[in-house]
Amino acid sequence: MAGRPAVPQVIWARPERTGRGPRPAFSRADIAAVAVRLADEGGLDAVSMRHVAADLGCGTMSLYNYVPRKEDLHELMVDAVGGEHELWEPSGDWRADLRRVAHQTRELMRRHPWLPRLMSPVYGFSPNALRFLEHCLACMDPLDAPYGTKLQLLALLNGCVTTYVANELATAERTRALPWSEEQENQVRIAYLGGQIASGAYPRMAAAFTEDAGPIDLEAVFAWMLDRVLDSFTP
Amino acid sequence: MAGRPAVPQVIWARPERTGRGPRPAFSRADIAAVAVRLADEGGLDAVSMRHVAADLGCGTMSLYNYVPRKEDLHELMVDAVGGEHELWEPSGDWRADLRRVAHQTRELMRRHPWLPRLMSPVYGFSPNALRFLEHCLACMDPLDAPYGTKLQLLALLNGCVTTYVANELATAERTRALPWSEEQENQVRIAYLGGQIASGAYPRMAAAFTEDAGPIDLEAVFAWMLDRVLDSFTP
DNA sequence: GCGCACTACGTACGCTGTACGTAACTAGGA
DNA sequence: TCCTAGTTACGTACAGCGTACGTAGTGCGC
Repeated sequence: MAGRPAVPQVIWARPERTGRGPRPAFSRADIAAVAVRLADEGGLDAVSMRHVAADLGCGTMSLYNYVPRKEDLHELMVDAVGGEHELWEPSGDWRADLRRVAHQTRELMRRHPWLPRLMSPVYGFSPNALRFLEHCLACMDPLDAPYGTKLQLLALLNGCVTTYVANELATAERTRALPWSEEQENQVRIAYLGGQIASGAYPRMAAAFTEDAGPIDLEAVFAWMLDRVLDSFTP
Repeated sequence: MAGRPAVPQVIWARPERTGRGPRPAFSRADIAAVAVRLADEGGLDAVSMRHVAADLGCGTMSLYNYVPRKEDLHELMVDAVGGEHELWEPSGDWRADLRRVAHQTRELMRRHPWLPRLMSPVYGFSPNALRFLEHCLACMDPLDAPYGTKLQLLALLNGCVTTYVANELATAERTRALPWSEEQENQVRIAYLGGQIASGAYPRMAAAFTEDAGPIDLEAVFAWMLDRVLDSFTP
Protein backbone atom coordinates (compact mmCIF):
# COMPACT_ATOMS: atom_id res chain seq x y z
CA MET A 1 0.00 0.00 0.00
CA ALA A 2 1.10 3.58 -0.61
CA GLY A 3 3.32 2.67 -3.52
CA ARG A 4 6.55 1.17 -2.19
CA PRO A 5 7.42 3.05 0.97
CA ALA A 6 9.99 0.48 2.13
CA VAL A 7 9.28 -0.06 5.81
CA PRO A 8 12.08 1.28 8.00
CA GLN A 9 14.11 -1.26 9.93
CA VAL A 10 16.59 -1.25 12.74
CA ILE A 11 18.87 -4.14 11.98
CA TRP A 12 18.87 -5.19 15.64
CA ALA A 13 15.12 -5.64 15.51
CA ARG A 14 15.47 -8.14 12.67
CA PRO A 15 15.91 -11.71 13.84
CA GLU A 16 19.06 -13.31 12.48
CA ARG A 17 17.12 -16.40 11.51
CA THR A 18 13.43 -16.67 10.74
CA GLY A 19 13.08 -20.41 10.40
CA ARG A 20 11.93 -20.60 6.81
CA GLY A 21 14.24 -21.29 3.93
CA PRO A 22 17.83 -22.53 3.80
CA ARG A 23 19.89 -21.80 6.87
CA PRO A 24 22.03 -18.69 6.40
CA ALA A 25 25.64 -19.42 5.61
CA PHE A 26 26.99 -16.61 7.79
CA SER A 27 26.18 -14.93 11.07
CA ARG A 28 26.09 -11.20 11.62
CA ALA A 29 29.24 -11.60 13.70
CA ASP A 30 31.03 -13.20 10.73
CA ILE A 31 30.07 -10.31 8.49
CA ALA A 32 31.00 -7.68 11.04
CA ALA A 33 34.37 -9.34 11.64
CA VAL A 34 35.19 -9.34 7.94
CA ALA A 35 34.16 -5.70 7.55
CA VAL A 36 36.17 -4.67 10.60
CA ARG A 37 39.24 -6.49 9.33
CA LEU A 38 38.95 -4.85 5.93
CA ALA A 39 38.60 -1.42 7.53
CA ASP A 40 41.54 -2.01 9.87
CA GLU A 41 43.74 -3.06 6.98
CA GLY A 42 42.69 -0.73 4.20
CA GLY A 43 40.73 2.09 5.77
CA LEU A 44 37.03 2.70 5.62
CA ASP A 45 37.10 3.03 1.85
CA ALA A 46 38.10 -0.61 1.60
CA VAL A 47 34.75 -1.59 3.08
CA SER A 48 32.46 -1.96 0.09
CA MET A 49 29.60 -4.39 -0.26
CA ARG A 50 31.53 -6.14 -3.03
CA HIS A 51 34.73 -6.49 -1.00
CA VAL A 52 32.97 -7.76 2.09
CA ALA A 53 30.96 -10.25 0.04
CA ALA A 54 34.05 -11.44 -1.82
CA ASP A 55 35.94 -11.87 1.45
CA LEU A 56 33.04 -13.83 2.87
CA GLY A 57 33.04 -15.95 -0.26
CA CYS A 58 29.56 -15.15 -1.52
CA GLY A 59 28.03 -13.08 -4.28
CA THR A 60 27.66 -9.36 -3.78
CA MET A 61 23.91 -9.38 -3.72
CA SER A 62 23.71 -12.24 -1.27
CA LEU A 63 25.12 -9.90 1.33
CA TYR A 64 21.96 -7.84 1.04
CA ASN A 65 20.02 -10.70 2.62
CA TYR A 66 21.95 -10.09 5.81
CA VAL A 67 22.55 -6.34 5.59
CA PRO A 68 19.77 -4.42 3.85
CA ARG A 69 21.77 -1.19 3.46
CA LYS A 70 25.39 -0.30 3.68
CA GLU A 71 24.67 1.91 6.64
CA ASP A 72 23.57 -1.18 8.53
CA LEU A 73 26.95 -2.71 7.79
CA HIS A 74 28.54 0.30 9.46
CA GLU A 75 26.22 -0.17 12.41
CA LEU A 76 27.33 -3.80 12.67
CA MET A 77 30.97 -2.71 12.63
CA VAL A 78 30.54 -0.13 15.38
CA ASP A 79 28.69 -2.64 17.51
CA ALA A 80 31.29 -5.34 16.92
CA VAL A 81 34.26 -3.26 18.08
CA GLY A 82 32.10 -1.93 20.91
CA GLY A 83 32.22 -5.49 22.18
CA GLU A 84 35.95 -5.07 22.73
CA HIS A 85 35.27 -2.77 25.66
CA GLU A 86 36.38 -4.42 28.86
CA LEU A 87 33.76 -4.02 31.56
CA TRP A 88 34.74 -4.30 35.21
CA GLU A 89 33.21 -4.14 38.63
CA PRO A 90 32.90 -0.42 39.48
CA SER A 91 35.46 0.65 42.05
CA GLY A 92 33.36 3.20 43.88
CA ASP A 93 35.45 6.11 42.56
CA TRP A 94 33.39 7.25 39.60
CA ARG A 95 35.98 9.69 38.34
CA ALA A 96 38.68 7.03 38.25
CA ASP A 97 36.30 4.61 36.56
CA LEU A 98 35.27 7.11 33.89
CA ARG A 99 38.90 7.99 33.30
CA ARG A 100 39.56 4.33 32.72
CA VAL A 101 36.61 4.15 30.36
CA ALA A 102 37.95 7.11 28.41
CA HIS A 103 41.43 5.64 28.09
CA GLN A 104 39.93 2.39 26.93
CA THR A 105 37.83 4.19 24.34
CA ARG A 106 40.93 5.96 23.10
CA GLU A 107 42.80 2.66 22.75
CA LEU A 108 39.80 1.20 20.94
CA MET A 109 39.82 4.07 18.46
CA ARG A 110 43.54 3.77 17.91
CA ARG A 111 43.09 0.08 17.12
CA HIS A 112 40.25 0.97 14.73
CA PRO A 113 41.05 4.39 13.29
CA TRP A 114 37.87 4.42 11.22
CA LEU A 115 35.72 4.37 14.35
CA PRO A 116 35.51 8.11 15.06
CA ARG A 117 34.19 8.76 11.57
CA LEU A 118 31.43 6.22 12.08
CA MET A 119 30.51 7.29 15.59
CA SER A 120 27.01 8.62 15.64
CA PRO A 121 24.40 8.87 18.36
CA VAL A 122 21.98 6.83 16.26
CA TYR A 123 24.23 3.82 16.75
CA GLY A 124 23.79 4.22 20.49
CA PHE A 125 21.20 1.49 20.73
CA SER A 126 23.12 -1.50 19.46
CA PRO A 127 23.49 -4.41 21.91
CA ASN A 128 27.08 -3.69 22.82
CA ALA A 129 26.41 0.04 23.03
CA LEU A 130 23.64 -0.68 25.53
CA ARG A 131 25.97 -2.88 27.57
CA PHE A 132 28.60 -0.14 27.48
CA LEU A 133 26.17 2.58 28.51
CA GLU A 134 24.83 0.45 31.33
CA HIS A 135 28.37 -0.11 32.54
CA CYS A 136 29.16 3.60 32.47
CA LEU A 137 25.99 4.33 34.44
CA ALA A 138 26.97 1.63 36.93
CA CYS A 139 30.34 3.34 37.36
CA MET A 140 28.47 6.54 38.18
CA ASP A 141 26.26 4.96 40.82
CA PRO A 142 28.20 6.72 43.62
CA LEU A 143 27.38 10.02 41.99
CA ASP A 144 24.18 11.56 43.29
CA ALA A 145 22.58 13.06 40.21
CA PRO A 146 19.61 12.38 37.96
CA TYR A 147 20.25 9.96 35.12
CA GLY A 148 19.63 12.74 32.64
CA THR A 149 22.61 14.66 34.00
CA LYS A 150 24.73 11.53 34.02
CA LEU A 151 23.93 10.84 30.41
CA GLN A 152 24.84 14.43 29.55
CA LEU A 153 28.20 14.06 31.24
CA LEU A 154 28.77 10.78 29.42
CA ALA A 155 27.90 12.38 26.10
CA LEU A 156 30.26 15.26 26.81
CA LEU A 157 33.04 12.92 27.83
CA ASN A 158 32.61 10.65 24.85
CA GLY A 159 32.40 13.65 22.56
CA CYS A 160 35.67 15.03 23.85
CA VAL A 161 37.40 11.67 23.57
CA THR A 162 36.07 11.17 20.07
CA THR A 163 37.19 14.55 18.75
CA TYR A 164 40.50 14.31 20.50
CA VAL A 165 41.33 10.94 18.98
CA ALA A 166 39.87 11.99 15.64
CA ASN A 167 42.30 14.91 15.62
CA GLU A 168 45.13 12.62 16.63
CA LEU A 169 44.33 10.27 13.79
CA ALA A 170 43.10 12.66 11.12
CA THR A 171 46.39 13.22 9.38
CA ALA A 172 47.47 9.60 9.50
CA GLU A 173 44.14 8.29 8.24
CA ARG A 174 43.98 10.99 5.60
CA THR A 175 47.46 10.24 4.41
CA ARG A 176 46.87 6.52 3.94
CA ALA A 177 45.34 6.88 0.48
CA LEU A 178 47.55 9.71 -0.77
CA PRO A 179 50.18 8.98 -3.42
CA TRP A 180 52.78 11.06 -1.59
CA SER A 181 54.19 10.69 1.89
CA GLU A 182 52.96 12.37 5.03
CA GLU A 183 56.24 14.22 5.47
CA GLN A 184 55.97 15.64 1.97
CA GLU A 185 52.45 16.84 2.62
CA ASN A 186 53.35 18.29 5.99
CA GLN A 187 56.40 19.99 4.55
CA VAL A 188 54.27 21.74 1.95
CA ARG A 189 51.67 22.74 4.52
CA ILE A 190 54.26 24.00 6.99
CA ALA A 191 56.02 25.93 4.24
CA TYR A 192 52.77 27.63 3.29
CA LEU A 193 51.91 28.28 6.92
CA GLY A 194 55.34 29.73 7.51
CA GLY A 195 54.82 32.15 4.66
CA GLN A 196 51.47 33.25 6.03
CA ILE A 197 52.86 33.73 9.51
CA ALA A 198 55.84 35.65 8.19
CA SER A 199 53.41 38.05 6.52
CA GLY A 200 52.74 39.56 9.94
CA ALA A 201 48.98 39.33 9.61
CA TYR A 202 48.70 36.82 12.43
CA PRO A 203 51.02 37.97 15.22
CA ARG A 204 49.62 35.67 17.91
CA MET A 205 49.73 32.63 15.65
CA ALA A 206 53.32 33.56 14.86
CA ALA A 207 54.11 33.80 18.55
CA ALA A 208 52.41 30.48 19.17
CA PHE A 209 54.55 28.76 16.58
CA THR A 210 57.83 30.33 17.58
CA GLU A 211 57.10 29.72 21.24
CA ASP A 212 59.67 27.44 22.83
CA ALA A 213 57.33 24.56 23.52
CA GLY A 214 59.19 21.30 23.15
CA PRO A 215 57.48 18.21 21.76
CA ILE A 216 53.81 17.74 22.63
CA ASP A 217 53.05 14.81 24.90
CA LEU A 218 49.77 13.54 23.49
CA GLU A 219 49.19 11.32 26.50
CA ALA A 220 49.57 14.24 28.87
CA VAL A 221 47.26 16.45 26.86
CA PHE A 222 44.63 13.74 26.78
CA ALA A 223 44.87 13.24 30.54
CA TRP A 224 44.72 17.01 31.01
CA MET A 225 41.53 17.17 28.99
CA LEU A 226 39.92 14.37 30.99
CA ASP A 227 40.76 16.10 34.23
CA ARG A 228 39.26 19.33 32.95
CA VAL A 229 35.99 17.65 32.11
CA LEU A 230 35.74 15.25 35.06
CA ASP A 231 37.11 17.27 37.94
CA SER A 232 34.96 20.21 37.02
CA PHE A 233 31.84 18.16 37.53
CA THR A 234 30.37 18.92 40.92
CA PRO A 235 26.63 18.39 40.77
CA MET B 1 61.48 11.76 -11.58
CA ALA B 2 60.65 8.64 -9.64
CA GLY B 3 57.82 7.71 -11.97
CA ARG B 4 54.91 10.07 -11.44
CA PRO B 5 54.81 10.92 -7.75
CA ALA B 6 52.42 13.85 -8.22
CA VAL B 7 53.81 16.68 -6.14
CA PRO B 8 51.61 17.44 -3.13
CA GLN B 9 49.83 20.76 -3.09
CA VAL B 10 48.00 22.87 -0.60
CA ILE B 11 45.38 24.67 -2.61
CA TRP B 12 46.06 27.91 -0.72
CA ALA B 13 49.67 27.85 -1.90
CA ARG B 14 48.51 27.80 -5.54
CA PRO B 15 48.05 31.25 -7.02
CA GLU B 16 44.57 31.75 -8.39
CA ARG B 17 45.99 33.19 -11.59
CA THR B 18 49.43 32.50 -13.07
CA GLY B 19 49.40 34.95 -15.93
CA ARG B 20 49.73 32.60 -18.85
CA GLY B 21 46.81 31.27 -20.82
CA PRO B 22 43.21 32.42 -21.03
CA ARG B 23 41.89 34.20 -17.98
CA PRO B 24 39.95 31.84 -15.73
CA ALA B 25 36.20 32.16 -16.00
CA PHE B 26 35.58 31.69 -12.27
CA SER B 27 37.20 32.60 -8.99
CA ARG B 28 37.70 30.22 -6.10
CA ALA B 29 35.06 32.18 -4.24
CA ASP B 30 32.54 31.49 -7.04
CA ILE B 31 33.23 27.80 -6.89
CA ALA B 32 33.09 27.64 -3.11
CA ALA B 33 29.81 29.56 -3.09
CA VAL B 34 28.21 27.13 -5.53
CA ALA B 35 29.43 24.09 -3.58
CA VAL B 36 28.21 25.55 -0.31
CA ARG B 37 24.80 26.30 -1.78
CA LEU B 38 24.50 22.77 -3.16
CA ALA B 39 25.46 21.29 0.21
CA ASP B 40 23.04 23.54 2.08
CA GLU B 41 20.21 22.56 -0.22
CA GLY B 42 20.84 18.89 -0.82
CA GLY B 43 23.32 17.71 1.77
CA LEU B 44 26.94 16.85 1.30
CA ASP B 45 26.09 14.08 -1.17
CA ALA B 46 24.76 16.69 -3.58
CA VAL B 47 28.26 18.12 -3.89
CA SER B 48 29.82 16.19 -6.75
CA MET B 49 32.33 17.51 -9.22
CA ARG B 50 29.72 17.11 -11.95
CA HIS B 51 27.01 18.99 -10.06
CA VAL B 52 29.26 21.84 -9.10
CA ALA B 53 30.59 22.14 -12.66
CA ALA B 54 27.09 22.02 -14.12
CA ASP B 55 25.91 24.69 -11.69
CA LEU B 56 28.86 26.85 -12.62
CA GLY B 57 28.03 26.30 -16.26
CA CYS B 58 31.20 24.56 -17.35
CA GLY B 59 32.31 21.07 -18.23
CA THR B 60 33.06 18.65 -15.47
CA MET B 61 36.75 18.37 -16.21
CA SER B 62 37.21 22.12 -16.43
CA LEU B 63 36.58 22.25 -12.73
CA TYR B 64 39.77 20.28 -12.20
CA ASN B 65 41.77 23.28 -13.41
CA TYR B 66 40.60 25.15 -10.34
CA VAL B 67 40.28 22.29 -7.86
CA PRO B 68 42.78 19.47 -8.37
CA ARG B 69 41.02 17.01 -6.06
CA LYS B 70 37.61 16.80 -4.55
CA GLU B 71 39.14 17.11 -1.11
CA ASP B 72 40.34 20.57 -2.09
CA LEU B 73 36.77 21.48 -2.93
CA HIS B 74 35.81 20.52 0.61
CA GLU B 75 38.65 22.65 1.90
CA LEU B 76 37.33 25.58 -0.11
CA MET B 77 33.86 25.04 1.36
CA VAL B 78 35.08 24.95 4.96
CA ASP B 79 37.11 28.09 4.38
CA ALA B 80 34.22 29.88 2.71
CA VAL B 81 31.76 29.37 5.55
CA GLY B 82 34.57 30.11 8.01
CA GLY B 83 34.41 33.60 6.55
CA GLU B 84 30.92 33.96 8.02
CA HIS B 85 32.40 34.16 11.49
CA GLU B 86 31.83 37.61 12.92
CA LEU B 87 35.01 38.90 14.55
CA TRP B 88 34.78 41.62 17.18
CA GLU B 89 37.00 43.66 19.41
CA PRO B 90 37.80 41.46 22.44
CA SER B 91 35.90 42.60 25.52
CA GLY B 92 38.56 41.77 28.08
CA ASP B 93 36.47 38.92 29.53
CA TRP B 94 37.97 35.94 27.75
CA ARG B 95 35.37 33.49 29.03
CA ALA B 96 32.51 35.61 27.74
CA ASP B 97 34.28 36.08 24.43
CA LEU B 98 34.92 32.36 23.99
CA ARG B 99 31.34 31.61 24.93
CA ARG B 100 30.27 33.99 22.20
CA VAL B 101 32.65 32.29 19.77
CA ALA B 102 31.18 28.90 20.65
CA HIS B 103 27.60 30.06 20.17
CA GLN B 104 28.55 31.56 16.84
CA THR B 105 30.20 28.35 15.76
CA ARG B 106 27.07 26.45 16.71
CA GLU B 107 24.92 28.81 14.66
CA LEU B 108 27.33 28.43 11.76
CA MET B 109 27.02 24.66 11.90
CA ARG B 110 23.26 24.81 12.09
CA ARG B 111 23.24 26.97 8.98
CA HIS B 112 25.57 24.49 7.27
CA PRO B 113 24.77 21.07 8.71
CA TRP B 114 27.44 19.39 6.59
CA LEU B 115 30.19 21.36 8.31
CA PRO B 116 30.85 19.07 11.29
CA ARG B 117 31.45 16.13 8.97
CA LEU B 118 34.04 18.13 7.04
CA MET B 119 35.74 19.63 10.07
CA SER B 120 39.25 18.36 10.28
CA PRO B 121 42.39 19.80 11.86
CA VAL B 122 44.16 19.70 8.49
CA TYR B 123 41.82 22.43 7.28
CA GLY B 124 43.05 24.62 10.12
CA PHE B 125 45.42 26.60 7.91
CA SER B 126 43.04 28.07 5.39
CA PRO B 127 42.95 31.88 5.25
CA ASN B 128 39.69 32.27 7.14
CA ALA B 129 40.70 29.60 9.65
CA LEU B 130 43.86 31.58 10.37
CA ARG B 131 41.83 34.75 10.85
CA PHE B 132 39.47 32.88 13.16
CA LEU B 133 42.29 31.37 15.22
CA GLU B 134 44.01 34.72 15.51
CA HIS B 135 40.77 36.24 16.75
CA CYS B 136 40.30 33.50 19.35
CA LEU B 137 43.85 34.03 20.58
CA ALA B 138 43.19 37.76 20.75
CA CYS B 139 40.15 37.06 22.91
CA MET B 140 42.42 35.10 25.23
CA ASP B 141 44.98 37.86 25.61
CA PRO B 142 43.83 38.61 29.18
CA LEU B 143 44.56 34.99 30.05
CA ASP B 144 48.07 34.49 31.34
CA ALA B 145 49.11 31.18 29.83
CA PRO B 146 51.48 29.94 27.14
CA TYR B 147 50.06 29.88 23.64
CA GLY B 148 50.38 26.10 23.60
CA THR B 149 47.92 25.85 26.47
CA LYS B 150 45.58 28.35 24.85
CA LEU B 151 45.57 26.37 21.64
CA GLN B 152 44.79 23.22 23.62
CA LEU B 153 41.85 24.88 25.27
CA LEU B 154 40.64 26.13 21.91
CA ALA B 155 40.93 22.66 20.43
CA LEU B 156 39.03 21.20 23.35
CA LEU B 157 36.33 23.83 23.10
CA ASN B 158 35.94 23.50 19.36
CA GLY B 159 35.93 19.74 19.66
CA CYS B 160 33.12 19.81 22.19
CA VAL B 161 31.09 22.25 20.14
CA THR B 162 31.61 20.18 17.02
CA THR B 163 30.54 16.88 18.54
CA TYR B 164 27.65 18.49 20.35
CA VAL B 165 26.25 20.03 17.20
CA ALA B 166 27.06 16.92 15.19
CA ASN B 167 24.94 14.95 17.63
CA GLU B 168 22.19 17.54 17.44
CA LEU B 169 22.17 17.32 13.67
CA ALA B 170 23.00 13.67 13.09
CA THR B 171 19.46 12.39 12.98
CA ALA B 172 18.12 15.23 10.90
CA GLU B 173 20.96 15.08 8.37
CA ARG B 174 20.79 11.31 8.28
CA THR B 175 17.08 11.34 7.70
CA ARG B 176 17.25 13.69 4.74
CA ALA B 177 18.04 10.98 2.22
CA LEU B 178 15.85 8.25 3.69
CA PRO B 179 12.70 7.19 1.86
CA TRP B 180 10.73 7.10 5.11
CA SER B 181 10.05 9.83 7.61
CA GLU B 182 12.04 10.62 10.70
CA GLU B 183 9.09 9.80 12.96
CA GLN B 184 8.76 6.39 11.38
CA GLU B 185 12.43 5.68 11.91
CA ASN B 186 12.39 6.95 15.47
CA GLN B 187 9.25 4.97 16.22
CA VAL B 188 10.96 1.77 15.10
CA ARG B 189 14.10 2.54 17.05
CA ILE B 190 12.19 3.50 20.20
CA ALA B 191 10.06 0.37 19.93
CA TYR B 192 13.16 -1.77 19.72
CA LEU B 193 14.83 0.12 22.54
CA GLY B 194 11.73 -0.29 24.66
CA GLY B 195 11.83 -4.03 24.13
CA GLN B 196 15.45 -4.19 25.16
CA ILE B 197 14.88 -2.10 28.24
CA ALA B 198 11.87 -4.15 29.21
CA SER B 199 14.07 -7.23 29.13
CA GLY B 200 15.55 -6.13 32.44
CA ALA B 201 19.14 -6.48 31.25
CA TYR B 202 19.79 -2.76 31.52
CA PRO B 203 18.21 -1.56 34.77
CA ARG B 204 19.95 1.83 34.83
CA MET B 205 19.11 2.56 31.21
CA ALA B 206 15.53 1.65 32.04
CA ALA B 207 15.56 4.02 34.99
CA ALA B 208 17.08 6.74 32.84
CA PHE B 209 14.30 6.44 30.30
CA THR B 210 11.44 6.22 32.73
CA GLU B 211 12.87 9.09 34.77
CA ASP B 212 10.53 12.03 34.90
CA ALA B 213 12.71 14.40 32.95
CA GLY B 214 10.55 16.69 30.89
CA PRO B 215 11.65 17.85 27.45
CA ILE B 216 15.37 18.45 26.96
CA ASP B 217 16.37 22.07 26.44
CA LEU B 218 19.15 21.79 23.90
CA GLU B 219 20.19 25.39 24.44
CA ALA B 220 20.55 24.87 28.17
CA VAL B 221 22.55 21.69 27.73
CA PHE B 222 24.88 23.44 25.31
CA ALA B 223 25.40 26.32 27.70
CA TRP B 224 25.96 23.85 30.52
CA MET B 225 28.65 22.12 28.52
CA LEU B 226 30.40 25.39 27.73
CA ASP B 227 30.41 26.35 31.40
CA ARG B 228 31.90 22.97 32.30
CA VAL B 229 34.74 23.42 29.87
CA LEU B 230 35.41 27.13 30.35
CA ASP B 231 34.85 27.64 34.06
CA SER B 232 37.01 24.66 34.85
CA PHE B 233 39.97 26.33 33.22
CA THR B 234 42.10 27.97 35.90
CA PRO B 235 45.70 28.06 34.70
C1' DG C 1 3.18 -32.97 0.93
C1' DC C 2 2.18 -28.38 -0.41
C1' DG C 3 3.27 -23.72 -0.48
C1' DC C 4 5.67 -19.88 0.89
C1' DA C 5 9.24 -17.37 2.78
C1' DC C 6 13.70 -17.39 2.60
C1' DT C 7 18.62 -17.80 0.51
C1' DA C 8 21.71 -17.16 -3.44
C1' DC C 9 23.37 -14.50 -7.16
C1' DG C 10 23.90 -12.63 -12.07
C1' DT C 11 22.75 -8.61 -14.61
C1' DA C 12 22.11 -3.91 -15.10
C1' DC C 13 21.54 1.12 -14.10
C1' DG C 14 22.96 5.38 -12.67
C1' DC C 15 26.17 7.57 -10.21
C1' DT C 16 30.91 8.72 -8.59
C1' DG C 17 36.09 10.59 -8.96
C1' DT C 18 39.39 11.38 -12.22
C1' DA C 19 43.27 10.03 -15.92
C1' DC C 20 44.17 11.31 -20.50
C1' DG C 21 44.15 13.53 -25.03
C1' DT C 22 43.11 17.45 -27.85
C1' DA C 23 42.02 22.11 -29.22
C1' DA C 24 41.98 27.06 -28.27
C1' DC C 25 44.09 30.92 -26.14
C1' DT C 26 47.30 34.39 -24.12
C1' DA C 27 51.26 36.42 -21.74
C1' DG C 28 56.42 36.52 -21.48
C1' DG C 29 60.90 36.30 -23.74
C1' DA C 30 63.44 36.72 -28.13
C1' DT D 1 56.66 41.36 -33.46
C1' DC D 2 56.39 36.60 -33.46
C1' DC D 3 57.10 32.22 -31.09
C1' DT D 4 56.28 29.21 -27.71
C1' DA D 5 55.27 27.40 -23.36
C1' DG D 6 51.91 27.07 -19.95
C1' DT D 7 46.82 27.36 -19.15
C1' DT D 8 42.13 26.84 -19.85
C1' DA D 9 38.30 24.09 -21.67
C1' DC D 10 36.15 19.84 -22.24
C1' DG D 11 34.81 15.21 -24.34
C1' DT D 12 35.75 10.48 -23.71
C1' DA D 13 36.68 6.63 -21.00
C1' DC D 14 37.49 3.59 -17.02
C1' DA D 15 37.07 1.51 -12.73
C1' DG D 16 34.46 1.39 -8.88
C1' DC D 17 30.38 2.21 -6.07
C1' DG D 18 25.34 1.14 -3.96
C1' DT D 19 21.58 -1.34 -5.05
C1' DA D 20 16.90 -2.53 -7.78
C1' DC D 21 15.21 -6.45 -9.97
C1' DG D 22 14.46 -11.08 -11.70
C1' DT D 23 15.22 -15.93 -11.34
C1' DA D 24 16.44 -20.26 -9.28
C1' DG D 25 16.72 -23.35 -5.57
C1' DT D 26 15.87 -24.76 -0.65
C1' DG D 27 13.68 -26.28 3.59
C1' DC D 28 10.36 -25.17 7.58
C1' DG D 29 5.50 -24.64 9.09
C1' DC D 30 0.99 -25.86 8.16
